[in-house]
Amino acid sequence: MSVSYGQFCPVAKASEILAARWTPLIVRELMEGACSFNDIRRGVPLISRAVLVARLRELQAHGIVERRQRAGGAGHQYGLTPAGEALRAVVAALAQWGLTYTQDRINHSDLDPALLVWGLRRRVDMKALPDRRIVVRFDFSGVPASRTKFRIMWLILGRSSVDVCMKDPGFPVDLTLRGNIRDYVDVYLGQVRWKDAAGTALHFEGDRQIAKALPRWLQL
Amino acid sequence: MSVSYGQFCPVAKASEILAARWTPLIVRELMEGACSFNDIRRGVPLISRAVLVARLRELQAHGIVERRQRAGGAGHQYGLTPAGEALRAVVAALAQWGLTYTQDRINHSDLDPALLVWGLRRRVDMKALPDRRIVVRFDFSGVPASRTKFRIMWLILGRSSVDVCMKDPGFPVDLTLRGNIRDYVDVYLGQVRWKDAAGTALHFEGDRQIAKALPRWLQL
DNA sequence: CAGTATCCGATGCGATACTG
DNA sequence: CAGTATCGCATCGGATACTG
Repeated sequence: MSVSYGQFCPVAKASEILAARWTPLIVRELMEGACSFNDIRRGVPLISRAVLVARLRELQAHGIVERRQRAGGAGHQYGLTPAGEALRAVVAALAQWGLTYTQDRINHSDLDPALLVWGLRRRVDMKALPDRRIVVRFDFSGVPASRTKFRIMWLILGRSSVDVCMKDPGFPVDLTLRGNIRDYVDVYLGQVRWKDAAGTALHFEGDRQIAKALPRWLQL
Repeated sequence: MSVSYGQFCPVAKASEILAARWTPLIVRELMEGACSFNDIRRGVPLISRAVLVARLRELQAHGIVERRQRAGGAGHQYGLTPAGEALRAVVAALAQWGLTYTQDRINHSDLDPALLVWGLRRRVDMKALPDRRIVVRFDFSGVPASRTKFRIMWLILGRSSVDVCMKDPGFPVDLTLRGNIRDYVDVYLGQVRWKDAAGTALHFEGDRQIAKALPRWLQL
């Protein structure tokens, strides 16, 4: 990268940094709480290691990201500087626009179940959860071929933590959700109401009480 | 271009379109009122024709820009669709952030006098102008070598129109402004107040009444 | 885990020339 | 004026392998 537009205009100067492949997604991940190298990669799975390193260095050089030695000795910790935090307004504007105008441009290959379930995980309202562990199993159809290994996933809602599993964690499943991933994405993005899709596009098997409570827990 | 991040996230989908080299600047120009191919090039002088065509086609394909046959027969007219207009929020956020956090990253080579004077032109408050034509001549120092042909420029403030000239228009000059272009840019961007720089960094020769009224006319 | 190093292919893009 | 066409280089970035 390291592009110059030869303009003093603030839009141009900001774009020199931000209008680069992958960069907005990395910033988004840091805003969503990712703080390690692999946290970021989890949220941006298709980026290569080398490019992620390069982008993080650029963002550091521009005073948006800072890297600290992690206390435990191993690895580093990434975080946003005040200038990076100030980008929330930009990312929010981008998200708002994207939500309104890019819905019909979601390709089949964009429907990554892992990103969906990790997104759901972020939304969990811990305070709304009951006092016992709840295990939700997702079984998606319509998953792109490159992501079939995430066709089935588990969301473990615990009192102290919420975990996502790609392999059967062994706990008894309270509720299994089935349906086309596109329909789940539509609900996740707020384009379709949970109650309008539940029972038709989205199918549940298991505890009906939990099925009823789920949209509250996931703040859908 | 035509990149996919493989994510349904609205930030990702918006970035697929907007986080491309030159694209935010083209959108900015359209927002600032540019409507012909060369209007846009004037505001983004370093872009090549071929790339500008390519970007405009991409923006059309994404429903942000529309191209119409111009009435007069010759050429086309570019404009923003409603989806393009909705990008004002994104560009404004970018500008606001850039103004706050990229000031110290303005390079010498970013100080293009033509962009500065065209920017001033846009700001002119036509209603505040007096009833006669005013000719202001700019004579900048510190201009990057590649832009020396714009070292001296004229701004013609007329009742019905405001024009920028690169060559002496022949009219008698009411006021000549001299000084380092960087200082003028600082005032233009609002980082330094006109009244704090006037007389020190910025020098005036000519009608003192006009010098006094100028910041009002240019809304500085 | 969190990178680094190397390679090579794709393509983005600038330069130049041409056109209705 | 508003592009189109072609070319060739530079660099971006993906794949793979290696490392403390």
